[in-house]
Amino acid sequence: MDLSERQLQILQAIITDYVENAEPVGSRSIAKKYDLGVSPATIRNEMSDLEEMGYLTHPHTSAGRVPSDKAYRLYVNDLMKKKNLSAKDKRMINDRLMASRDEFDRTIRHAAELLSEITHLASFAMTPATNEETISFIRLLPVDERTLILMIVGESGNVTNTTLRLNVPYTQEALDLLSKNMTVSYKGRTLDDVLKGEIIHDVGSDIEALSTLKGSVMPSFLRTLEDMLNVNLYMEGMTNIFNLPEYTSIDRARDFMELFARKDWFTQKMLARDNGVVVTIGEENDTMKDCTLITATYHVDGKLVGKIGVIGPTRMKYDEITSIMEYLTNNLSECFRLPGSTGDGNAGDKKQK
Amino acid sequence: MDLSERQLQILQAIITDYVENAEPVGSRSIAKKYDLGVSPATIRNEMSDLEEMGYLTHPHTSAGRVPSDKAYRLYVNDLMKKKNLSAKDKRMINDRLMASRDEFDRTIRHAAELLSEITHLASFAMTPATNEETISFIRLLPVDERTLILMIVGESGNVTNTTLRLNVPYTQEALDLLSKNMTVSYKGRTLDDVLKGEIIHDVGSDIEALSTLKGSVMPSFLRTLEDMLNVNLYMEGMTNIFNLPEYTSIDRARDFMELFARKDWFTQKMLARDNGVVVTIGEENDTMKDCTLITATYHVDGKLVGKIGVIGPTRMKYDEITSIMEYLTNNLSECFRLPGSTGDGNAGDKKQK
DNA sequence: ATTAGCACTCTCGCTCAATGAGTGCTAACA
DNA sequence: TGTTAGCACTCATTGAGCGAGAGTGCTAAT
Repeated sequence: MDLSERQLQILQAIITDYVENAEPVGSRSIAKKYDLGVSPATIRNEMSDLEEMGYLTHPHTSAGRVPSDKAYRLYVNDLMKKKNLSAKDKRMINDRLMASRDEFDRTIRHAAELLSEITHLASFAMTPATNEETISFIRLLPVDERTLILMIVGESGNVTNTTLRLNVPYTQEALDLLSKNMTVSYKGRTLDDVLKGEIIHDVGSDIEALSTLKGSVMPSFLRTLEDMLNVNLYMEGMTNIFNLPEYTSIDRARDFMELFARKDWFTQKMLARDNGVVVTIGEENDTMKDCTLITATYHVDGKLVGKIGVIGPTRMKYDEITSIMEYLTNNLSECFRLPGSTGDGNAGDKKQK
Repeated sequence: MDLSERQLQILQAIITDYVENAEPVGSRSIAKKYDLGVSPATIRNEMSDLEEMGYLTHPHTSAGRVPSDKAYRLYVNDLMKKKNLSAKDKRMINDRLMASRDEFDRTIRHAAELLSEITHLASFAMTPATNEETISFIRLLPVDERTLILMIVGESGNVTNTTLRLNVPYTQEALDLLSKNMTVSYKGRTLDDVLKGEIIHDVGSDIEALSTLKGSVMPSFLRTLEDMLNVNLYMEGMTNIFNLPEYTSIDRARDFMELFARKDWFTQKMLARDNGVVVTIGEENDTMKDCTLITATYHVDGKLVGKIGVIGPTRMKYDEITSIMEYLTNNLSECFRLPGSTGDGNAGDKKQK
């Protein structure tokens, strides 16, 4: 059963008002602020119907109405219009992303910062999942007679390295040979494939020295691959939520913060979400049933997919925030497009001791 | 003017009790719980004197006494005794650190985790500052005709790399030559020296190809060096403080969390602290005047110095916590001692896209 | 010097009533 | 038949008032 035009208007007014003021909204204030040409009494009747249909709730008998998750869902699907970003916000996004465009991880972190600054909510940004990343080459470099660096380079410029210390000295010859053999074996394979062991790990061991070296290197190789699969997660603006009326209770604030303390768990959750702009409201989330989560995806090199997101109470400016995220992810994807004449694909930092 | 033996006993009893229960402690409960052989009235008199001397405060007329920062300082300096860790805690520390000993950054993160789990406070751990790290060699590796990897290796096994994309193709010959030249120029120099420009950047440009390549690589080289200087900061157990009575007010909790949102600022603050176990109590801190901060240092390879720390309200178990930190840093230093026959010095992860 | 006794202070939790915002219903109206 | 005015009713919130309890500070006795 569909809602009448007037009911939609009233619902929209209630949502707008509630999102703005965070207080249950009464019939009288709707009638006054938004002139719908009807009296408070009429609005009351409609509100009563809307409540019966599940779009509104009542904190207690004599309070105004509050939109339900269902109302927000309707709003997001049908009612809201795309917003244009302010020139200031656009400029801020452009400037900040450009400033660090040649350092991948930093750009991602800036994206998270921008998101929380503009929305005044908690935000995050993740580097792309690299399951589908393919290996370009593998190189072993000498440091001293027992120490060497294992370096794995992906097709999209992704680089990981580990320092290994061996029990016995190695020869330069063995090192070069193993580098070559491993590259031949694994070039073009995805990280996932290699880790799932679908490829025979026997990279050949013609000579004695090579065989022992291989034995030392392979475990680290696999562990380093795993490490390459990890996405980096940057979170920003967690403390923004303290300014919101829904988090004045210590318990709610604690619950909220604890969500983000479990970074690994959180990362997995976010990776599992669909691509594009995705909004999940309140009960639609399996955890954080009183939050809304909005995620969006950006592309690197047209292939790898990373995510950014915003988390806040269900009461949020859906129209503005989704517009911002769309703009931001478009810009990010632009930054990370490979073939462009302007430099890109350059890279974060990875250090190790 | 020194405190009498009895005053010290009473002060200690008050601190112990307050640290345990977080409530102002009265003369009667001291007399009952700790038998000092004197009546509440006597204790009251002594407490009054202690208050006059600044060791105790009074939240209001008819409440018990609360130890002041000065009291905690006296306790830390003179009164407290080293605690032995429980066998369980020791085992936990050993196991957890050993499990990841060959992955540096993960070990550091585990240290922070352990610290917050055992103390039930907020904790952090930082990778060592690398100002004094010296360069071992520099290597440029080809990816495709315009893409290359710049790799900087430090003497202590520290590795950083960046992917560069050039506007013009390069030759393998130029690449090798530049690698060699740069290594010759910078080998043995500390990162700080190179960045401060005390070394002439002219690495020679005999041939045309080399000269243009150099022009593209040098800016990234310097930026990558800067990046190598950054320490990684891992924070754990931030939400633990929500369980403490001093943070039931949203405002205090917010202030606390905001401290840690400013990671760069926080890192600088921590780097500036002295080595060894350092305790700063309440007003002794320039920010966080109602917190106590305890930091301790571990060593890598006997040279580089990293920090771990605990942050909580001034009411904390100083004796236990300092003992735990001592034990933990000793263990960490042990893990990272270079020459040991057991593998170490192995390495974190650094990825980049 | 120590202690018992006692008046005094201040917080905390409770109840109670007033306030006010907002509803739901009924009856009048167009 | 849909809309509106009017009014009784509900319920959260606020602040005042009161009693209980914990703890001190002072005085006088030991």
